[in-house]
Amino acid sequence: MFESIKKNIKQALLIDYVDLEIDVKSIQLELLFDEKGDLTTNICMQYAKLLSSSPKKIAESILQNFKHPLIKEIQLAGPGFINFFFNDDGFESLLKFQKEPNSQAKSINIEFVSANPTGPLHLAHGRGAVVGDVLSNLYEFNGYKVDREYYVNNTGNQINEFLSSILFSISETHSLSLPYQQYYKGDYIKEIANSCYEKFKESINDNISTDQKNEIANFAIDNLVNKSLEVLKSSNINFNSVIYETDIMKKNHFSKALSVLKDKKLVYDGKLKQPKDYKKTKKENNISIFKSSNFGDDEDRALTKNDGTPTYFANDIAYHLDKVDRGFDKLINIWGADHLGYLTRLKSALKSVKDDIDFEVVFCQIVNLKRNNVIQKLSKREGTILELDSLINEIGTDNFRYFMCYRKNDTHMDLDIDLIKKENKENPIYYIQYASARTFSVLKKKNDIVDKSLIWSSELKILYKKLFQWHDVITQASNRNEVHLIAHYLENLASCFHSYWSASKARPELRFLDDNQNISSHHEYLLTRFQSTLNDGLSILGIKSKTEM
RNA sequence: GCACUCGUAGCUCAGUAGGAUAGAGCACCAGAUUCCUAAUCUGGGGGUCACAGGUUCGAUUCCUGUCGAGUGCGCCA
Repeated sequence: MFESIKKNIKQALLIDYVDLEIDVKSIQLELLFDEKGDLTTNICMQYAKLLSSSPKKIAESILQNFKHPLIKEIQLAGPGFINFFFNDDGFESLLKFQKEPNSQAKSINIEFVSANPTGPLHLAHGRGAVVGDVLSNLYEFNGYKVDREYYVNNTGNQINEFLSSILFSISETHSLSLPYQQYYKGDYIKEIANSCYEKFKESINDNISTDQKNEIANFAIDNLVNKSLEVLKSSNINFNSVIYETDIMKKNHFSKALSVLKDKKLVYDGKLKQPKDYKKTKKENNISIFKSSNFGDDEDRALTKNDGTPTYFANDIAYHLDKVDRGFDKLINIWGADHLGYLTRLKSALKSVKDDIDFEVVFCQIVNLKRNNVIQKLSKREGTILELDSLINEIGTDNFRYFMCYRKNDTHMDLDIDLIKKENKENPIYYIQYASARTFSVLKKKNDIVDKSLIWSSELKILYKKLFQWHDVITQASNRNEVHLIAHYLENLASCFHSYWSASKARPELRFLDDNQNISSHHEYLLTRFQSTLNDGLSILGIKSKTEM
């Protein structure tokens, strides 16, 4: 419909400007939601320079020559905008528009949460979890085949320290005086330590074999990972695959990647300046270094450690190449703000190995918790860490999901616990669900469907235009990986509906049901269309729409 | 110090591939309701879009600088 209007704009222009070369796609035609009109284009201002003419003169030409069966009036406005007004057919055709099914089903891997398996999930993970899940829903809605992935970094020092902390706890509880240090604290360590002791008490002594240690560590890691997955599952966040770093390492992707990078002269053997707090092996071995400074990184980055083992960076390259091997067309990672500086190095390394890789990262900024109007600084040291589990229990799944994705993902956010818990009109979810409930109420009470034409009040026009906008919203949300657009649209859509509803208080002829509780076929279609749009939007957010309050 | 993200109403935040009078919710003020659920609606006050330059028909949006906030800056993961 927009296309045919654009085509007619072009034709109108060509009458006075015969030589003008103009691509229909370049014509911007946007919906208006106020009394200025229904559609607008700025084409006259765009082409003023090229045609060496004033916008208003060009506009006059269009005004004179433009015709379209769905447009009843066009006006010149402001500095050179052309505004269009729909006729009744024009408005009705807005809801005839149907989304075309996506024929080329692409596959996409979305990796999110991927928390270190050394502690329970907390607030910061919550935002990434919801954004990742909602983004997955969105891509699925758009016809993609989505794989939701959770990655477990079960190697490295952190695991040694984790295990040491568990053994320390066991030693303390059972007065065994084993030689282990405490790195991680907290009740969860004690709990895991107890489970480990129950299972492995036979072999826990002064001299635990390496194999036994690995077994204990793996048991403890699985314990934590499963607990985290359970917490997420309780909010309907589920994963298709859980991938362990150790399994990826076995596949040898890294050595292949290394040789590609070496061929491209992007890797050299050498030394980097000694890192801070460098107390471990002081060997002066050369290490493999990736020239990430070629790609705008601050400095080159180590791929191997002094003892020859791969760094986290190296394993991460391998992990992402494994995703490519598994045949995904597109990769998206959800990362916390603490990884901002890490993107350049990983992306440039991946592009260097495989230049056609479609790899994007969505960053989730810090979430502050606000209680009693005071922002609480959450820190492990202060003991003010809030486990995700208890947050969700406190505010409920729907609130958790909604409030974690109604702000743009890459800006800081204050989560006002007191406001969320109010569960009244200040809470947007209730506002949206109330609109849904109203539609169900009408359809439940209706008697017969009658043939009666619509009265095009300004509120109804806006509601039609808003419903039409849904397709643009999901397109833009997935193009930009911004899920908050959906939440905002739903609030907006609900608001348009409530306005129309209330307008009928003053004008009873606008009501859905007449005196005999009959409904017009147009109204019935409008209501079901509204319901399905609301329902689509809410299910992308992972929230159930209500049929009654 | 360097890099990235950001600075919009009293508060929490949208918006900006450069466009008309910069929006919403909350708070505040004034109204609406025999009615399909008042968990709603309508109207009002409230802004130097941090500041200063630049680019042009036009800048909150792009560029540069300044100030302020946050995050990151390991051969940790």
